[in-house]
Amino acid sequence: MPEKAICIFIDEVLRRQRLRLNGNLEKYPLFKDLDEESLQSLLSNSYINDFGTAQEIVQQGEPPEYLYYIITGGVKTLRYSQNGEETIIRMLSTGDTFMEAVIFMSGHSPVCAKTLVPSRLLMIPAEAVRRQALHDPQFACNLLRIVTRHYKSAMQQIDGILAKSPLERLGYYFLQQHLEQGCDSLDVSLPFQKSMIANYLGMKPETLSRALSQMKNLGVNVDHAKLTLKDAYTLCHFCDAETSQNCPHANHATCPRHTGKSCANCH
Amino acid sequence: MPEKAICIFIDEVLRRQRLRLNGNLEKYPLFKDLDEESLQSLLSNSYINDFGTAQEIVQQGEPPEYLYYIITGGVKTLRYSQNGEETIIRMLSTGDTFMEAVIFMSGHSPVCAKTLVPSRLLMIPAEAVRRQALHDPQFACNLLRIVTRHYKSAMQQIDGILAKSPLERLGYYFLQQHLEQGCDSLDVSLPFQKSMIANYLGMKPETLSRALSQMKNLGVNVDHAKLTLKDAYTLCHFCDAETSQNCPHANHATCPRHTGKSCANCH
DNA sequence: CGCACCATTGATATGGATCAATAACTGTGG
DNA sequence: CCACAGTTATTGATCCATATCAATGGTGCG
Repeated sequence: MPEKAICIFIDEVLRRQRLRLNGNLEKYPLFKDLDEESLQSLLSNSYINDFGTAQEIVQQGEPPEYLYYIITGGVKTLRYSQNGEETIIRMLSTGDTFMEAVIFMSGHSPVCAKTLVPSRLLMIPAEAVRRQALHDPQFACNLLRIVTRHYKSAMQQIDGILAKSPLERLGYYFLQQHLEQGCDSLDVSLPFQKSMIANYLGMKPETLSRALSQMKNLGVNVDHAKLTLKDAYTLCHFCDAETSQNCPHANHATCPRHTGKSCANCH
Repeated sequence: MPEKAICIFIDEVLRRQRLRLNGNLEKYPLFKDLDEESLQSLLSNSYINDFGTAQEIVQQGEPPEYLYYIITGGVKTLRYSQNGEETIIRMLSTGDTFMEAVIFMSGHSPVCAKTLVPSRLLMIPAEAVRRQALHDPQFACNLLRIVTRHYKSAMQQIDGILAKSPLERLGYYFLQQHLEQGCDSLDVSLPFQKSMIANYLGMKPETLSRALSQMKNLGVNVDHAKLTLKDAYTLCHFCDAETSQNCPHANHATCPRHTGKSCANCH
C-alpha cells in the first residue's frame, strides 16, 4: 500500500513541522529538506503496520530489515545480557525513528525493539535506506544528524550512570521531560511506566521509588504518572551546561544557573 | 602544508589497507572508496600538527573545529562531570579518527579530547567535512558507518556497566584486545595504562587490580602491560554472540562456545 | 469481586568505593 | 651509576549505597 504510506507520511511531516519543540529540540529530521523524488523513492516501497502491546518488532541478533518511523505508539529498544536481563537503550514515542543506526552497522542487530503499547509504524526497507543514502547526500546527512544525536545521548547515559546518584539521574530525566513538553506548564507527565524509567536510568524500581520520595522534599510532587513542580526553577538543580542550551530561561536573569543562585544547593 | 598532508595520508591509507585486521575488523574507513576529487577537496585544507603528552586538543563545551585522524600516537575522549571527575568515552590510537560525530551534532562539543602520548594528527576542518558530506554521499556513508560503530560500542559500554561484574568487563576488554591484535599470539599487550582502562571500564583502579588477580586463577597471567593466556580459549568465558562474529575460531569445532563446553563455566 | 501487576516501604546483605599504607616503576639530575 | 621524587599499581581494612529480599498496598481489568 504505497500510496497510503505516502499520504499518512505527508500528514505526519506537516504535523511535525508545526510541532517543533522549543525551536532547537525539533525531533528527528529524517525527511527534512528531501526533494520529492527522494521521498517517492523511499516511500514507494514502504509499508504501514499495526502492532500490539509487547510485540518484538526486531529481534536481537537478527539482521535489520527495516527502518521504523513511529506514526503513533511507543517502543523501547533494549539489549539482553547473558543472564537474560534487559537493558533499555532508548524509549521512543510518536515521531521517533529507530533502527536507523543499526542499518549501517555491519552484522546483526545489537538491540531488540519491542512495543510498549499498540503502535502504528511506517516501515522503510533497510535496503532502500542504504541505497537512498548513497544517492542523496541530504538524506545521508539527515541520518548522520540523527545517529550522532543518539550517540550523544548514549554518552550522557554512560556518564550519568557512572557519575550521578540515582536522585540526580532522575532529576535530569525529569528536567529533560519538562523541556521536551514545552516547559510552559508546571506539570510534567511521565510517558512510560516507572519500572521502564528505572531500567532506562540504570536502577531498580525500588531505588526509583526512594528517589521519588526524596524528590518531594525538593519541591516535586508525584501523583501517579504526573509530576507537579513547585516553581519553574525546581529542576534547575539538575541542569548542566549541555541541557541549559535547550532551556528558554537560560541566559536570562531568571535562570538560577546564570545568577549562580542555585548552584549552592547543587551537589 | 596541503601537499605534505596528502603525501602522508596516502601512505597511511595504503598501510591501513594492508593491515586490515581479521578481514571484518578493518579500522575506520573514513577515506574508503572516495574518488580523487573528494580526497583533494578534503585534504587540500587540512593540516598536520604534533602535540605533546596530556594536551587538550578539543575542549568540552567548545564548538568542534576539526575532524582528527591519528597518524601516530594515542588520544582519549572524555567528559567532565559536575564534580570535575572524568569519564573516558573512547581510547584511541594510530589509525583512529575522532570528532567525526561531534561535527554533526548541533551545539558545542560534549566531549574533551586529550593526548595520552606525543601524537601527530591530521586535522580536517569541520566545515570542509560538512561540505563534503553534502556533496559526496560515499563520504557521508563512510561517516555513517563510523558513527554507527561508535554508537554500537557505546551501547555495549552501557550494558556492560549495568549488567556485568568488573571481572567480566575486564575479560571482555581483554578478549577484544586479543581479537584486535590478530589473536595468533597468546600474548596480549595493554595499549594504555591501567588507571585509564579502569576509568574506561567504569571502575576504580583498585577494583581493576583485584579483578586482575582473579584473572590469574582463570589462566591469564599479567606482567606489567603484557598478558599471557594459558591457551587460546582462556578468554572464551567472556565472549558473547556479537564478539564471536569477529572471532576466527567461532563456528569451528574448536570453539567452546560452539560446542557449549565453556558455557558451564560462564557466569 | 478477585486476580494480576505495579508501586511503595522496610530490613538486610553485599559489592565496589574509599581510605590508607606500601611497593614498584619512571624519569631526572647529580 | 645511583639517589631521589613523583607517579602508578597493589593490597588490606572499612564503609556506604544500592541491590536484594520480603511484605503490603494500590490500581486496573476481566
